[in-house]
Amino acid sequence: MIKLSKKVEYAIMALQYISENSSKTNTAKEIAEKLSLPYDFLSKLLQTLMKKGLLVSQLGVKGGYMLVKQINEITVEDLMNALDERSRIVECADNDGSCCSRTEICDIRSPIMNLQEQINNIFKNTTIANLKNNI
Amino acid sequence: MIKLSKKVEYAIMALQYISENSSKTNTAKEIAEKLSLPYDFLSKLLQTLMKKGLLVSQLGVKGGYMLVKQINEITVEDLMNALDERSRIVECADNDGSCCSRTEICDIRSPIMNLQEQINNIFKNTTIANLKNNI
DNA sequence: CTAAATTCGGATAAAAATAATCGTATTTTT
DNA sequence: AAAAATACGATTATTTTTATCCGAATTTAG
Repeated sequence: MIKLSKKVEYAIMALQYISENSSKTNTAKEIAEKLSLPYDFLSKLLQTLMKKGLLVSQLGVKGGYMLVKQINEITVEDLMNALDERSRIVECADNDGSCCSRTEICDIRSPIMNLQEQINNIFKNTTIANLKNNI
Repeated sequence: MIKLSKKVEYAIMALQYISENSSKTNTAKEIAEKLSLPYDFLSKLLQTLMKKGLLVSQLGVKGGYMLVKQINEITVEDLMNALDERSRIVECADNDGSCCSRTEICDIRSPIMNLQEQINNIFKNTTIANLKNNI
């Protein structure tokens, strides 16, 4: 329930991989194989990141993906926004609060929103580069 | 994906309600009606909280639930532990890391665990009493 | 003693979200 | 022209979350 989706998890790994091999284009196939990730799923996900402007792609043979920004300029929040559309701890967190039948009696909305912000801050302040082991 | 479950959400409301009516036992029925929550679901949830020691129950007519601790002594983390069993942002967060086939090549476990702890801290430092509107 | 109001417990079902797969089209290089 | 890629849409499968149902046990009140 407080959990990173596989999309985000795979995307973190993929971006790190691409970053380590930034001198060339990286194919979905190669990334999937090297990281043992499901190809089709990863492939979709990379396309999404491309559409959202985090990656550029090259079509055809010799095609693949490359980074647009450095991974220390991409935050986990960026990824979640690009991939997940919603990272709201309660449904009413992304609207005016009139989403549920309990609006009138809801006693917790505003403090929950505060909690939301604290969590957002964590993801906003963590870059993909931060998420590497320093072995 | 980064979302409080309905269990936790309802539990927060229910505990606050019980706290406001702490002079008497509160039935699941009453709480469900007053807060517009689904009875059966809430009922189960209260039983769980009882088993986990956050509430005491009284059987039979005139039965119901009462708080064991004040709501400023119960954290969101307590609730999540009691209700959800898992609040790990990745699967391997609650074991030795040997859960997936990528263990050998996993380059992100330790920093992800750090992220985990930051999130845990938020829930650890937020009590049910904190989550009330100051209207 | 009986009826009613309640918690308790197990089982199951329904719905939603997440993850994965498939098929085909398009682009580019050789 | 063939091969190696990405692009895109549709669909399926799996898992998790949410909700419901039923019958049993307990306690109070009449």
